[in-house]
Amino acid sequence: MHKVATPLLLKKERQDFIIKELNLHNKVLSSDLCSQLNVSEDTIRRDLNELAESGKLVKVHGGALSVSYSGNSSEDVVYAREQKLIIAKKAVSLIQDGMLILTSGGTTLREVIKLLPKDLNATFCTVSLMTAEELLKHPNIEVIFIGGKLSKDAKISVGGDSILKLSEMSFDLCMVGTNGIDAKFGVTDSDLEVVQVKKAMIRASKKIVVLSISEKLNTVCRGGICKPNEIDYLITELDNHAPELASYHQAGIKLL
Amino acid sequence: MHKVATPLLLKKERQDFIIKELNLHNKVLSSDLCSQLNVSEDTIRRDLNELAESGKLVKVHGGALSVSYSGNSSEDVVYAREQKLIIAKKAVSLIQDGMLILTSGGTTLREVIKLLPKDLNATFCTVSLMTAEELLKHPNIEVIFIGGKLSKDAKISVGGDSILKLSEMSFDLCMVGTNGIDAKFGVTDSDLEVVQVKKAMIRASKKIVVLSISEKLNTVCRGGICKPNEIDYLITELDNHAPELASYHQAGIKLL
DNA sequence: TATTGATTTGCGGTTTTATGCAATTTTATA
DNA sequence: TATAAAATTGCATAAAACCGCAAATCAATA
Repeated sequence: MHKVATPLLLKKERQDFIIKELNLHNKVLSSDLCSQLNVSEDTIRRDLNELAESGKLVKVHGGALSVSYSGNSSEDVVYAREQKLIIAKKAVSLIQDGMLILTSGGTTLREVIKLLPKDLNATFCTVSLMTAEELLKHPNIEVIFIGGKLSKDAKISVGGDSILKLSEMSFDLCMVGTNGIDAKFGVTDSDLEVVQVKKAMIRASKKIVVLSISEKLNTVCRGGICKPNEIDYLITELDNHAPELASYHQAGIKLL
Repeated sequence: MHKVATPLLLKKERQDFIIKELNLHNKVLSSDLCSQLNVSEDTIRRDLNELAESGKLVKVHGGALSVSYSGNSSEDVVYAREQKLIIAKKAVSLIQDGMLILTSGGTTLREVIKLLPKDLNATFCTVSLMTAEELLKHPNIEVIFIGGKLSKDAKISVGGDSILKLSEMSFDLCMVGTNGIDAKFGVTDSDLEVVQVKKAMIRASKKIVVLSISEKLNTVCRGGICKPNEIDYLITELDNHAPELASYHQAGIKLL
């Protein structure tokens, strides 16, 4: 005759909590969870099993790790590559011979660079090591790197030097990947050093193109980069009649 | 009756840490690992065994080596790696905490960066994408990239902007790899854009260290970078009494 | 409303895993 | 070849995972 106490939280809430913890710390211990959530080890274990089943985390003895973290070993796989390829194709259509284009970093931008036509004659400017390396593979593209202190995480130039340099230049087009994009708050990022640089990038460019997989739509991070009315184009993998994009269209952003 | 202390990290985290160390330094010592991770030698050894089992590293007496380093990987084979490693070891001995160091590109420099001690606190400045990426792997090193137009072949910043920027700075030490080095003509290179940048690098630095495998000794290229009397140290894989180096010694260059 | 069936949860017992320790063997090297 | 460091082996133990099962909860429906 077992007593089963009414849980304080529903299963879904518990699992959401676990995911949140994981996003925050990249790891959770079963023991911590069951004291925080006031449930038995078994329940936690079953939750972890379910979440692992659907690929939301990686289970290990004693707890779980976030998928992004656990995948540091062979990171040749790009997250959501399919979507990013669609985005890249659309982005390429905006680029024309003779343009002076400024680009940020990120794997989406890399896909864009990879898809650039071989005979394109243009000048690209970037703050990202990864983007620069990719650009150098194109024989007809002139590549300029905006120097400065390099950020360990984003692997882009940050700090005063980069911002100053950007302020002295003027670009036809600026392509930025995003961490957060929202119809009301615009483009945001959680890394404040990155925020400063991206703001400078946007100030330096005539046209702003924001690239984002739909998953990041309607997310807001701490640091504001630009308001919706500063964005000229928003490119996602979705069809531009998709309901998810309606609010952005209403905000005056062109969809592609 | 043995007590088993709760580990601070989960097994997977530990193993990820080992892999990361390996990517950075190409080798790990079991003794280092077990003090860094606060676990017994046995645990480390079992981790190494598992990782070796799945081909993530190569186990050797006393520690482990990264697969690429241990040889077989045809991926990034570095020409004359053995010699470059010897050079790198010597070069590292010149670097101290708090220094501001300027470095060129090249695979020799990459080996130097890989061998830098983990706890080194210094600021590195570079014009090379490859060097920059390697430097970013060191958490305690501040990395500054000198921006500018990127050269397709050398993958370093060239042109007026980079040279101007360099002229505004002052470094404790400059480490350059070379294409040609000769006791009479000094350092030379065949790429004239690269020559300009290297000249600027040398002007901006108090001490000049030239790294060169012995194969390149007594070769002269079209573009002169600096005269022998401007060189402070010459580092090759040879013993500094080797006859090949006599003429350099006579030219007043310190050997290492 | 009452019944029935599926879901969720906790508990006891069992199995597996992870780790440390001690004694012995192997390896590297001076 | 002598010696110290490292690897191996076997064992002990605590923690975690697993497996049924029963109680409680929830959902749908007769």
